[in-house]
Amino acid sequence: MENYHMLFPDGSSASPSSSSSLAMANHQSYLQGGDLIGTRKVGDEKEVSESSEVIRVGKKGTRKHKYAFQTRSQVDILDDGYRWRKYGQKTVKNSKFPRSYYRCTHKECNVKKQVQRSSKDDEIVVTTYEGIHTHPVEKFTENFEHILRQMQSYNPLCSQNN
DNA sequence: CGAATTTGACCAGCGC
DNA sequence: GCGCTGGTCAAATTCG
Repeated sequence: MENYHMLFPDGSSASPSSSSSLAMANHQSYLQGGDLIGTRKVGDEKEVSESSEVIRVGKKGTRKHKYAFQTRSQVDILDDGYRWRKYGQKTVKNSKFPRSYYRCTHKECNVKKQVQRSSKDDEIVVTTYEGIHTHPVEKFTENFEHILRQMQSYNPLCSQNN
């Protein structure tokens, strides 16, 4: 019955040709308490647009914290330091591009992630995180580090309210 | 050889 | 109640 809306707009530049390894140069994350974020430009001519997207989980007691990252990148997969295993891919009707479903490969970590490209701007990649990682990061991504800690700061949010 | 990806099938929720 | 859309699973395949 709760609507969790969290956007993490950040600009990022990644290598156009990277399958396994992703490259992240600049990342600007702006987390507002489920309200609004502003446009931010990174020092690499990368800019992100403000996006107010309400993620509503209209379920009975089913509240899930989702964290949407809107990233301007050429690659779909953003290396956040965690290992992800793709478990599905669907073509959403609203998007010309398919949406990929990833899951954390950790033993006890059941964090899910969705990666979807914008139909308007094919360079915009929307990465939606679901859940909080319960294990340390394998790889330290300084650009994503502060983003993740902000996500964890919102962790107790899912414990309150019913 | 093991782990991760791919792709279709299956299922659940919502709308009509 | 049926159909559509979206999400997950699972088996086969490929990569490392």
